[in-house]
Amino acid sequence: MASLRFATAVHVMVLLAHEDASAPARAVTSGYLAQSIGANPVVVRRVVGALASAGLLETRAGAQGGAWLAREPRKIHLSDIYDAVEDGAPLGFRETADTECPVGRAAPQVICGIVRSIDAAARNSLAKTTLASVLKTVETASAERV
Amino acid sequence: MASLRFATAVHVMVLLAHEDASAPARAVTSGYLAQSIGANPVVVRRVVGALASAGLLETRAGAQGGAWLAREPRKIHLSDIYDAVEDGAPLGFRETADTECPVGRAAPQVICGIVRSIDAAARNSLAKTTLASVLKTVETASAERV
DNA sequence: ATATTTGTAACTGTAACAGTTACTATATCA
DNA sequence: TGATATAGTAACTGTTACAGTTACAAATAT
Repeated sequence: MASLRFATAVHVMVLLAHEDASAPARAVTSGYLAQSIGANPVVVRRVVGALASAGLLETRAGAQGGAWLAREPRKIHLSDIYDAVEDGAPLGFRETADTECPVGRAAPQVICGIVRSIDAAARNSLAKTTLASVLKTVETASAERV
Repeated sequence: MASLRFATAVHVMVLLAHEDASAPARAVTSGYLAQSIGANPVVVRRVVGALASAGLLETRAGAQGGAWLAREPRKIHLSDIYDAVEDGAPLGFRETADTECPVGRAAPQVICGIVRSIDAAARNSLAKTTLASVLKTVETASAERV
């Protein structure tokens, strides 16, 4: 299975939005997040750390500590979350090939461009959706299966 | 580094197109492909096998054997190559979460949809480019650095 | 027949990553 | 001030994916 970091990060952000965690007083703990996600609290804290580094949320240690959103859900796009946890393109490419071959000489550069364009297409697609929109979708779907 | 299979597959297809490998009599060996790519012949044969299964090329064992394109380069799109070697979405998602939580109850399904939409965006982007077009780009870039 | 080539199995080494344990630093609150 | 709760993080394990490698059988041309 591929990396679960993006999936974990989206779940974290949706849950914070659902809990209206918008200030330190409404902080949600990594234990609570991990319980909802079905993951380990340390794994969640690692993802939360990446989201905090990207400025999407803030955290505080100690009793009554936890994480809360740094911006309103409608001002957060899925591309922000993707950028926060996925640092490189998911597909690889070789830096060099046989320079004696007319194709090998230029292929790496061209293939690098193709791989980057895939990543750009993915990000453009994610930039169209806000966290607020995803929250609404989740809440609607959740209500339907009560 | 992420998987090199897509990069390898594109290189294989471009090289076959460059060599005008369009029939058994013009078959290119895995050794020749591997040399240009800078990869191991067995690794190349595994990728070639996936491309053959997808109907993008054909192979023949034995002396004077190798691989050749099954269709014209202008009738092959990068999305065909992507589909041939990447069987699932590059990002993962969890099947289940805490059903007692209003968010955990619906999040997996919604996140699965998001991940699939990323893959769809990537494929739509790749569907716009043909092998013939990539070959031209490679040949132009190669000539420029002679 | 001989040489060439694919296909494939088996194995190695490496890297990414989720999970886990344990500990420190930080913060609240009684 | 002391007890408690919590983030942050290091260190380690187990799993999986994958590129590389060796070896060999099957297929094919000459």
